[in-house]
Amino acid sequence: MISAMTDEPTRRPAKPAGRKRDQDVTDAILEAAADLLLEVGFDRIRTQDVAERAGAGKGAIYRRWPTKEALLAEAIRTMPAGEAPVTDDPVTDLRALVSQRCQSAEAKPDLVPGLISAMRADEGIEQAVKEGYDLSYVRDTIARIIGPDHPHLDVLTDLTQAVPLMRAAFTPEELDGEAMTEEIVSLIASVAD
Amino acid sequence: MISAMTDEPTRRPAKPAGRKRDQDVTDAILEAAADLLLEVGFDRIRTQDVAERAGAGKGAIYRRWPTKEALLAEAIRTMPAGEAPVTDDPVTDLRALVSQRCQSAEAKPDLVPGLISAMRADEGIEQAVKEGYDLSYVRDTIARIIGPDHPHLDVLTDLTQAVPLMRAAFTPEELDGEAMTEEIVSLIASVAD
DNA sequence: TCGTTCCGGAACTGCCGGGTTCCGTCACTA
DNA sequence: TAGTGACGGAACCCGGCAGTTCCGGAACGA
Repeated sequence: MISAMTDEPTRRPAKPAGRKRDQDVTDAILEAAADLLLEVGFDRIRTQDVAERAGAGKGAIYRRWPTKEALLAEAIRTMPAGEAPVTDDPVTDLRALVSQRCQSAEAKPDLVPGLISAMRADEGIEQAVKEGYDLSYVRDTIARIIGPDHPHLDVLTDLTQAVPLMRAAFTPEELDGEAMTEEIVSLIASVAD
Repeated sequence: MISAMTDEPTRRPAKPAGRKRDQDVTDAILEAAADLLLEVGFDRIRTQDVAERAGAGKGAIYRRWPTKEALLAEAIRTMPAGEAPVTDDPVTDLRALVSQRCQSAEAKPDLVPGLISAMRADEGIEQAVKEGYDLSYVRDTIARIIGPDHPHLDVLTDLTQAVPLMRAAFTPEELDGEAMTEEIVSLIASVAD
């Protein structure tokens, strides 16, 4: 008897008794967290605010994630990446990609700086952020313009993200997403010559 | 009598009695704050740690600055900017400037991300950081290479700071200050053609 | 129907860290 | 030499917030 009781818990394939987790609640919490991430930035999010915006209790949060950081890491992962447009003209594709980034930096300047700051403190956040920041498609698009072996491919790829981020942080008042997009695309196109 | 007593405090030109503020203590506190800013970043600094490293008490800090943020703002301002080298060859000057930035990003990756995050929360910090981030000399140097009216002058100026910052944040393990410097300088030089 | 687990909400615990106060001592002025 | 303020150091106060617990109620399985 005793051995049977102590063996059982090791494999627990099917014993869910009681009310089930409500997926709608899970989704609402993740969405609320993602919204607040965009609105107030990482370092000003409080679990109480996430719960209230989701119409949930803090208990519902901590029943699903062990810590605030774990919740936010998953929220970051669920945040949709931009569309990856494909046309015949790589410059058109690049303009769309850069424009996405510039508009985002203009509209939500608090997001990325907070994430960068947070990823230094929490490993899970770091991993989640890095997953979301895949520049390989940008790189491929630029490669189609300037050639895959061009010596400046790496710098040009990185600056499409770095310059909007930097300007949003230091000169947010004179930020013009449209003009910045043209500046960057024009530079890359000119390198191709 | 009463009016005389109440008038006096309005102008207090010379009535310092008692022990004087020790400038060495002031300097030690600012230096300790700047050191910790470089070592642990803005958001992990505690006033207690600043006091201990300076060999001072917290009282000495709050006798001089009203808040932690005020202290750190002044500490940021006292942090020395890089040298501005001037030779006959603008490319040499640019290489020195970019190298400074790249080495800094490599050695102290926690500084700038923390500052960017902090300047969104505190006005004094924002002002102090912006004062320290004057890119006009970089811009002038690049202008000597590509011409003062070149349409890509602004982007190129900004990327000298933005790319090192970005790479330090996202790919710190594969950061090579020397190589990054050459990448950036080479790109700018190639635009001049 | 009964026991279990969920739900939202509110109250509660515990810790961390900014800022203050107090102490015995030291430096300076009158 | 008396009074005042700075000094380092330690104790202290207190507000904020992560995480927990408890409540009455609702949704499940047996």
